[in-house]
Amino acid sequence: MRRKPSQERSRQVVEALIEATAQTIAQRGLAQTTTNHIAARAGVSVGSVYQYFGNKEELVGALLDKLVNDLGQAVDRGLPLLLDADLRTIVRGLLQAGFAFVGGNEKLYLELARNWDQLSTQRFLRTLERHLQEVFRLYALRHYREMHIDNLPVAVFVVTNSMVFTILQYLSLPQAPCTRETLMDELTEMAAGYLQRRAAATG
Amino acid sequence: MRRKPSQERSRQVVEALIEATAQTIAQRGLAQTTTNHIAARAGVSVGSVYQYFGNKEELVGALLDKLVNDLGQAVDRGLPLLLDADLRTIVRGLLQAGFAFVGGNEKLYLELARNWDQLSTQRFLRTLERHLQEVFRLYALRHYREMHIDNLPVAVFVVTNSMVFTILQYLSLPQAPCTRETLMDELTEMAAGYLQRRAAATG
DNA sequence: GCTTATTATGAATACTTGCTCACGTTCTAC
DNA sequence: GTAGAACGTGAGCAAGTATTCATAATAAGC
Repeated sequence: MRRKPSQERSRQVVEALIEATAQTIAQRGLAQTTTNHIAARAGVSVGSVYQYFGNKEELVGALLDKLVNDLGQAVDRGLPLLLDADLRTIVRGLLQAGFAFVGGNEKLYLELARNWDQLSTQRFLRTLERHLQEVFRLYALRHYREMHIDNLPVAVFVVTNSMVFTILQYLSLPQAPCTRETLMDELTEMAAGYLQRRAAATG
Repeated sequence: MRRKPSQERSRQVVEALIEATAQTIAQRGLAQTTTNHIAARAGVSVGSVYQYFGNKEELVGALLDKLVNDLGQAVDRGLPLLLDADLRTIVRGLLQAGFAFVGGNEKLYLELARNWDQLSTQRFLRTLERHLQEVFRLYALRHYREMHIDNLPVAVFVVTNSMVFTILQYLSLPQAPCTRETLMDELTEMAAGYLQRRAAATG
């Protein structure tokens, strides 16, 4: 951030810019999102963008920061409710929560996912992986005193990426090959079965 | 293709352009690949690009066509060798084949994957899914007379996307969280376990 | 009210890139 | 050999876009 806003009005401009970035990306796609579009939608002039952000990338980065933060909060809120259940229920619950999280801004997330190679998007996945590792570590501790999933980071890496990208593919398909429920059933079957066996094999 | 090449030299130009497209994308990334770069690398002038391709997209499309074709051939060649084995071996073999296929042009495939939303890239996945559906249909027929995997298209959709994108993520990670062998072990465990169970449940 | 710091403006700049077209070259058919 | 078709060239055009900067408006401090 190039200049730190000190007055209230400028703080509102910064907020409006980030919000406008989200809306513009959702509506026009990242590639078609120009600084002029963002400024127009935020109701300010282009110059103001460069008062607070060194360049377009920093602006998108700020949006990403906000979303990563939202994600962390969402996981932390839903987490305690799940830990008493069995693995299948947990996985199902996480998938449900995932759909719910994306639900409000489907277009935005889809569009960001289309650019998953840009470094900032990766923070999203890493954050998710960290949180899920914690979930399964707690699960293992709570359910079987001595159980642990061997090489948990790798297991979580595999499951997380499989779930996330399969869902994204599903969402971007022009016509769905199955209902959302069916997809979640199948993903639950695959992920829970895998984790269960991975735990049983070593615990 | 705007003009159909009738002489040998023009056919060579078309081939050189497609090859140059692949190399340029691998080296500079799709976004940074310009028609001028491609023409320069192919040793012709920009104008020649537009003799044979209506626009940049058509040129990339032609490259995709070639790669989809390669993929189909690779699967068909490796297929007969696998069908006698058990599910785990088949899945492991397919993963191995997948890595081998990508192996030569890792950068190119990674870069194309980074743009998986563009329609042409999707043909890749659909083709792969079609072939894999065939594999598992044959497997079911051969091993258990009456076995079938319920809702095979969805199962294959889930497995294919999970494998492909997890591998791509793995390949684009700055530092790998595990060896390639470990990753394949885990993916095999997840996919084969899932398919086995799905078959057992209905067969 | 006056001064200074902060914030807002948007036309102009600088740069990139897909694509064209008028012209030159090579091939083919007769 | 020569006419006409196919092919190749590359400077330049058109369109778009990130970024700057001189200027103006607004707020804060006194």
